[in-house]
Amino acid sequence: MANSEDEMDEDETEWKNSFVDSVPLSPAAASGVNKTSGPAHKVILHFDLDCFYAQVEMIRNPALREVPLGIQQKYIIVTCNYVARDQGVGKLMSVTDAKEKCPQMVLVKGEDLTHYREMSYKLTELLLSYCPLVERLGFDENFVDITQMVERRLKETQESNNFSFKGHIYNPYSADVEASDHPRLALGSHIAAELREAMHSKLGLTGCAGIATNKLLAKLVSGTFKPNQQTTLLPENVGDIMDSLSGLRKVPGVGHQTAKRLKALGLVSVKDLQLFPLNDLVREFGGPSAQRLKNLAVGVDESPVAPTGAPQSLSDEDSFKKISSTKEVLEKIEELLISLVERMHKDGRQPQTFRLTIRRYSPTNKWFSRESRQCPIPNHIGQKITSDSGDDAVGLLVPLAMKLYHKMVAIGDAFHLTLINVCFSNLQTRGAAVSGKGSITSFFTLGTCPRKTQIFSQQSQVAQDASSQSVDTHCMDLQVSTRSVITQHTSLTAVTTKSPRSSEAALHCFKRKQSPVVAAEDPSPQTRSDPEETNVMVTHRLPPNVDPEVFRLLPEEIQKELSSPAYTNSLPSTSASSSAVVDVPHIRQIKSPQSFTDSQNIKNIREAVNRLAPSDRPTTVNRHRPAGTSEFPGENVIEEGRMSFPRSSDCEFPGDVDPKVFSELPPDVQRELMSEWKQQKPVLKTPSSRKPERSSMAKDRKAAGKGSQANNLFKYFKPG
DNA sequence: CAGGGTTCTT
DNA sequence: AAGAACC
Repeated sequence: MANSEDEMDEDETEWKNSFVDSVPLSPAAASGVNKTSGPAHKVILHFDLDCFYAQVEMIRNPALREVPLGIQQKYIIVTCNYVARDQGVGKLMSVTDAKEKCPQMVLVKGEDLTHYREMSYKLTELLLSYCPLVERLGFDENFVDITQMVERRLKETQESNNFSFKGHIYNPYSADVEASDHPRLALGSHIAAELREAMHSKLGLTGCAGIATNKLLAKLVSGTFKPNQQTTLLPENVGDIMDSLSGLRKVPGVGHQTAKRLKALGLVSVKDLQLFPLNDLVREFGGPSAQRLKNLAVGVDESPVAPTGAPQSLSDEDSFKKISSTKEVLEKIEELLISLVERMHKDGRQPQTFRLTIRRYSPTNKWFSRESRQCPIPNHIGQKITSDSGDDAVGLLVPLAMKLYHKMVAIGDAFHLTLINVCFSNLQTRGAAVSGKGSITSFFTLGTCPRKTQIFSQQSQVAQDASSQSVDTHCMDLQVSTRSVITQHTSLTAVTTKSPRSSEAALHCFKRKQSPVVAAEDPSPQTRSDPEETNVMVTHRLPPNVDPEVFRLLPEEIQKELSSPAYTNSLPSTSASSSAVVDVPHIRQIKSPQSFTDSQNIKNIREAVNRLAPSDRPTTVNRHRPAGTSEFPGENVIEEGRMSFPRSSDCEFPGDVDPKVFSELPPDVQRELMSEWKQQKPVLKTPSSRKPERSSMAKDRKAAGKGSQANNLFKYFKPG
């Protein structure tokens, strides 16, 4: 506290601001504040959903409510419902550990975030329909600045002075808590209760809320009473809650690295930091950071609730045990790009930057640490993403990604990747004057955005739409009915939620409008159009197992082609050529441009690829072909490749490779692939031959959760 | 740190 | 482009 005074002298402006919030440790400041004009203190809400992913799955399938449920990503349980927690299962527990604790636990794959992302934005929209200042923190937390709402109610309620608190109050030992001493926080607690009630009635979600005078405090206090409750923190108890933290790491804003550096200074507890001389701290962290840290330690946080708006980047990633061949990299990148482009397309904005990130395995030292390379996205490609079905874009982005990849992993090098991430950023809204961040306003303006970028646009609409409809009406049928799962009583049953495509499900509130097929088919506009149901309806009019979502995006001729028996019968199948049934993953790649674009398009693509070529090296496919690789004059081979599938015996070039895709790759990549293929000469062609190679991934890949994207390699390896 | 995001700062 | 933070 002695410090506080000193600091105030040192930096007037900073501290003026700090005290506006009524600082606990500085009585003088606290008392002085209320005299200023305007609201003496803000009222901030922090919402934190209970076991979010698990909740979403339980909404999708209410039967899961009664069983111990875990959400599985790769080898860990990222979250679980409270039934499971009662049995000792915790967040971020390994599947093995969870199995020991609770053998009967039901697992749902949670690697595909589509449904969580959707629900997350629905909640944010709901909050936005009450108050414009909403800031997201991850998928399951929101800050809301309700100061203005409170002030308004304060005026309305002025006469009837019957203030009270809803929910808990943080300090149970505090003497007499008079609500009238804290009218704003009291009103805030009522608003919090109303919003939580709205969440529940309109979206079926439960969660906790914290009510306090700044974000730091609201967040800290929200978790005091855990499932589905709310807690208000009064100014006189700020010191208590800060002291209650078990270590500096618990202070939001102090991460691992910062905690380490603080520890190096001998600071471990919050109190240590409070008492540590600011000047010494400045030496280590620099002025602004030092001040911020000191403030946090005493519960001061003047950071505003910054409206989040539409996301600034979209990314898609996958982690795995190991990827060490260029071909696998290629396949994985494409797989990721397909879904990312789809999401980007739905967003409607045009990305200006593409980034590829990898994580390499290294036993020593940094197991964490990613490397990335980024580049601008040529305009014509960006336009494809937004205007076309997006598939053309994937074809153009794959070579782009490979080039970035080889800026990190040189051609001949051995490597061992454990993660790949693709990311679009620098998202540009068409036609709208978008100022920097926080200019969410453009998303409220209907019509400024071409597509459904307006994540937050029809806020009140959404809220009303969803109201009255018990949300669980749209729980979907899992392919494995939970009932059977339960009856079987098998230990630890993995339920993979069959998300029949519709990765577009994001923002499906807007879906109907732009989905002619669905719109025409939906008999009751009142009824929620659940993505799954929608697909079911559409599906029976399509070739077996064709993803309707994808299908309807295709040009008409292609749709016809797909529907024709000629095509259906010639489709490849993974296991055996005998199988007449077409798997979704196979169909999926049909939508890729490689299979269907006309030769004119090919020309464009080639030009595009050439244009992409950085000045440093020629990427022209037909020239500068590396020595030792077979020379197939572009057009011809490509034509040949599309019309008939060249057999491996025809040339050195593997017959099961899509020449078109191949031709779009940078020459060095081509060469490497060629050399890889040469080594496994007799292998080639039959899909089964590649099985072993991907086998390590075959089961734990996203496919289960996503219901798609396995076997993209069919694009490159066609049936013999 | 796991896993799949996301934002902000350096 | 990397690091750090958050969930």
